[in-house]
Amino acid sequence: MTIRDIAKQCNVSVATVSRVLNNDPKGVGQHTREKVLKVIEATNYKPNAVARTLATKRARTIGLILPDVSNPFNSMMAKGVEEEASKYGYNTILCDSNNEKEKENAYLRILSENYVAGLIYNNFKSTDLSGLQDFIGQSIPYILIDHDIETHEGASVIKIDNAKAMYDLTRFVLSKGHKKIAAVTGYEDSYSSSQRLIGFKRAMNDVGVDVNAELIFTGDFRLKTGYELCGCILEKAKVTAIICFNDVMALGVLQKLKENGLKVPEDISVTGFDNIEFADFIDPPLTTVSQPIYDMGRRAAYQLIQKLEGQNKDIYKQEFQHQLMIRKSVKAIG
Amino acid sequence: MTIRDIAKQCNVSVATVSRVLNNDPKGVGQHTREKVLKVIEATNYKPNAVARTLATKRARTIGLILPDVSNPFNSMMAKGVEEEASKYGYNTILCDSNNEKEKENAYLRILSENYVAGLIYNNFKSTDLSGLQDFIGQSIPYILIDHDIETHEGASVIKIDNAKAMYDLTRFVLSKGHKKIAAVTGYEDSYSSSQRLIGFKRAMNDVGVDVNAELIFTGDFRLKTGYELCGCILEKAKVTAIICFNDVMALGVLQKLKENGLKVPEDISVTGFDNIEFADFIDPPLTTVSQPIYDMGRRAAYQLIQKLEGQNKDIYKQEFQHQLMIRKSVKAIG
DNA sequence: CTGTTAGCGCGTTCAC
DNA sequence: GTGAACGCGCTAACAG
Repeated sequence: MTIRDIAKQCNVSVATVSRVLNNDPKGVGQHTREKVLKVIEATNYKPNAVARTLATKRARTIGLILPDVSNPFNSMMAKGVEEEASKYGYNTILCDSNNEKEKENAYLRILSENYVAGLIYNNFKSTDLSGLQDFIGQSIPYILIDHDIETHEGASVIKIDNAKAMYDLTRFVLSKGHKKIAAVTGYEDSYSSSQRLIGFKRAMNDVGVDVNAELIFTGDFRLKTGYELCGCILEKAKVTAIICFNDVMALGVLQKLKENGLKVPEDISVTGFDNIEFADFIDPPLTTVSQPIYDMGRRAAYQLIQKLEGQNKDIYKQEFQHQLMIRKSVKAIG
Repeated sequence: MTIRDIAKQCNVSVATVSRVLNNDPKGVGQHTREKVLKVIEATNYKPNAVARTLATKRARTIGLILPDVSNPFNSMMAKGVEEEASKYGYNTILCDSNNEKEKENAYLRILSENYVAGLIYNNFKSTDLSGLQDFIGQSIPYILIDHDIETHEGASVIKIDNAKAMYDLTRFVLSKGHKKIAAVTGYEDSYSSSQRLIGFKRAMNDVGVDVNAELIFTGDFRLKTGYELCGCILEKAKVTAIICFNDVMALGVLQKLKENGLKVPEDISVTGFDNIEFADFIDPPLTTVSQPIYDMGRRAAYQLIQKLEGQNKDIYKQEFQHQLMIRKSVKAIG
């Protein structure tokens, strides 16, 4: 069943069918339109997506690049993007870069070859967006998650105020009397991580606690690394609190602590970041910062589609609100 | 940069270029082939995926249908599929059916329209595969996750022995002296859930404990439902253990229990199923059954690609091994 | 308002 | 061994 079959059945040309298919307002008479529509309905005809893509050089597909779907933060975001996109008839092709620049670039290329309409991009390793140049060149709209608004002036960005969020969290920990605090960060060149680090330091400074560079451990947002870094921390210094730059690493830290017979928060306090769905269920319930990640995903998709469909091509920048989630992993001390 | 450009630069026809591109063994001279290859290399030319798909009616893409990516069981599986597929140059398009038959069918159609090469399919609602008929009709290979090997004779299936796994788990709980046990299942017409139910009942029977139909609560594998059903359980009967048919529902149960001031496992024992990454971190560490889900995802992708690329088109059935994970959510009683 | 026709980029007969 | 030409299904000028 092709456009030609429909045309034949209606005694019109393929062009006409194409016009009603694409809701071309001008150029189709009321009567003809209805006739064609009826046949389309009756035959349950659907235009071939691939042929259409080849002709228009634009697919009804948006690409979603993520560093790791198995991280709940990411999968929840994927869910948001997918749900919103499908509402508007867009498919989303999920690309798990596994946090590797090469794989990411490979995907970028594939997406571009497949004429994706737009891109939603997130990584947690780098602020370097050189891989996106092709996209920028082809003027394919894209939206960045958790990237620097200032640096990427021309880009649309969705994020929270990471620095402020970590500032709030750190102040909370500080307010509980902690002074010897270790930080387990993400990649050094990750935007969100570096922002969180800024917030962390600022909070320390504001209450007059020295930040000891030795107590800042560079991680990568992965569970296993939280586990390993916690080992380093325990060897290196006696801290009363460990601030992890995401929940998943906090889980790793918790595990190591447990193995070493340390109790949280009695012996040591721990915090996370993201407020993944499970943060409230772990032992102890994790004090963390909530990001409205599902909504951010939906919004990203929505805004991208707005750009695609016309009206508002403006650059879109939005900072969502974070929220401090105080649970039981931090204890007040001396 | 198209195939025509390459042809021009090589002073050959597009047909020849096409042949070397597709590794057509016959019909290209050694010398010509090398010449073409060199130019392809030099220009970094990549054939257009969309045009190729239109011409061959087959895309280098596999579809992955999942009921809910935000469920760690699913996202881990997605990760496995994606990683394996990308090794072989296949993209995977992720389709979150949100557990809705309509959305699933819509996706199936989209995939088919986009000429996906193959499909990996999972749901947790139904054993009804009617939506796949089109695929079967088009003889697009597909692999089922967690479906009935006997019923779907002609289909390739990857799963664990759900009945046996739940049997083992239930026997363990029984061995701890529990007799009044509630079950929180998945959808009634879910294959994996019904299998687990069989295993559950068999274990009860084998040790001579009556299974009380009133104590079997039909759920849907979602956290919230675990939470709600736990409320029903507490109202209805005094049980000493709750066996949940997946980890996520166990989390919901745990939350409700906590809210009601009940301690696990002191006041009541709870088990899960799947052994999601977080099962070991929650409070208390969850006794559950481990499925090698990441490997299952990889294997599914691998086998699908085998079918696609030729050699072995046989039906593939594999049962992976499960493993009982005894942690701390079950207490020995009286 | 409607139809004709030329691509989109590649694969694939069928001649040479 | 190699090339010319047509077709995949649709869109987009350009005519009429």
